[in-house]
Amino acid sequence: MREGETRKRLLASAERLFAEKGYESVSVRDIASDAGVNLAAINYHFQGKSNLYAAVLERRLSPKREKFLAAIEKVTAEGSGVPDLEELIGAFIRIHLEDALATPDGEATLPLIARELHESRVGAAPICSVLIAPVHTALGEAMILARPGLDEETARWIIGSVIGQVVHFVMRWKRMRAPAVVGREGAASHRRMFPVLSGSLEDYISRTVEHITQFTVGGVERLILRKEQG
Amino acid sequence: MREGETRKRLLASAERLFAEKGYESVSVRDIASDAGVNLAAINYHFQGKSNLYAAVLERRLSPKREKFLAAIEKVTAEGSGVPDLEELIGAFIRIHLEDALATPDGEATLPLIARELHESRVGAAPICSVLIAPVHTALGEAMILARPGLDEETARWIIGSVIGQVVHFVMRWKRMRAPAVVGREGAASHRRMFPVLSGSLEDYISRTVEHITQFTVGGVERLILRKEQG
DNA sequence: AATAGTTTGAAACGAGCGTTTGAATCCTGC
DNA sequence: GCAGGATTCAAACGCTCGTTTCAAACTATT
Repeated sequence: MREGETRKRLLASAERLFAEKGYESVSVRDIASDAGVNLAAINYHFQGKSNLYAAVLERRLSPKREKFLAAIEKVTAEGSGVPDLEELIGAFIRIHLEDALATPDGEATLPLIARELHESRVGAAPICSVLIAPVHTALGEAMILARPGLDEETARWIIGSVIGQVVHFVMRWKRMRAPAVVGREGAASHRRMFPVLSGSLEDYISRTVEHITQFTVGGVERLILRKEQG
Repeated sequence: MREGETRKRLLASAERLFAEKGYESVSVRDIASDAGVNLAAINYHFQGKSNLYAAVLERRLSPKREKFLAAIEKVTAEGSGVPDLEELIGAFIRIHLEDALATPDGEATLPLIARELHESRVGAAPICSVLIAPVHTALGEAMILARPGLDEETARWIIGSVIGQVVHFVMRWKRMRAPAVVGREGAASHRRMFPVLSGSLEDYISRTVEHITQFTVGGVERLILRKEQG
């Protein structure tokens, strides 16, 4: 096998399986057999399951952060230092959705992060310090440039609202498209309630980006208005 | 031990542990020892771990649904058939947060549901049919009564946005207050970014309800405006 | 108090887990 | 082409998992 091939295949299989089923539900045997490598390779290359998990996670954090920071800077530059709020939020949301749903390399990252922040496991700390803190700080500052009526704390609340929506709509798509372990009828009823889930991924992404963006801009405007009126 | 006592203690312990650590991370021995009952009692009373889990979940679904439906009806009745949008959304969000954070009996339910909908396990189907579908339908209809400019599909998107925010802010509090398995420094940096997390639960709930409500009303107004303008 | 039915107890079962071992194999530099 | 470190392999280790077993203890009825 080629140089580093085993390592790469382990990372890829582990990433996919961990994202689909969660850390505890995936055994090292599952990963090794999915990757087509020997069981002992995991401990040889990563010194254990938990280190493999950490490696899977950390590999994606910095690139993801750079994507966001670049986009925020770009929108700010386009507006000559005063970003357009709708474009700013739209770009942030679009990167999230495309990265989470349409980018092979990033597809597993958001589920992993969401799980990591909902349970308390190793990995939450690097996620916060490497990815969330820098990106949210930059986005908050850009939002205040776009709407000087905003203060730092309100900006953080708003970002929380955006993230919550993004995670919700990303996971909704993934759940609907996942090879259902059980409960097909749940998926069917869900599809009935949400027809766009039956369409193409591109449609879903653009409709979702549009919805969250407009919803968020509306929310921001109202929060500013209420602040100004006391 | 009193009649039905063992059963009750198992349900209570299992609910708490499953919500904290997830299904796979909790062993039947953990549950039995936490409940102070014999290991075999789980299989005697519930015929296995998975049935215990299902019982834990289903016990909470109907009461939770009734709470929501009653609140929606109450707001609608107060407005003589035309609910006030802000009150409607505020009530929906407040029930969610109080139930998830301040009600001993319901505290574990939202984490369980959130996990259930993010992974695909048994239990997603009853959650959808017993809880989500009826409540969301009723809420959507009430929202359209409050704002006739809304259509059914837009209402569903909006409800998705609300749920996403609610789950995000509930889990954020729980994560911060949880006995951290690991990564205290992650919590510390999070607290620095989000000072309200250091305050009292009551403060957090009312601030969060206020934020999500105003944010959502702003979002709804903007979506209606854009629809009317084409 | 005796009995039948229900519930609890301690111990064990087989299966699967993460990890370790040590020999076999591959690859690189001489 | 051979020596030596890097990698892969099959097998096994010790442990924990969910579940089963069956005798002991309890409860309610007669």
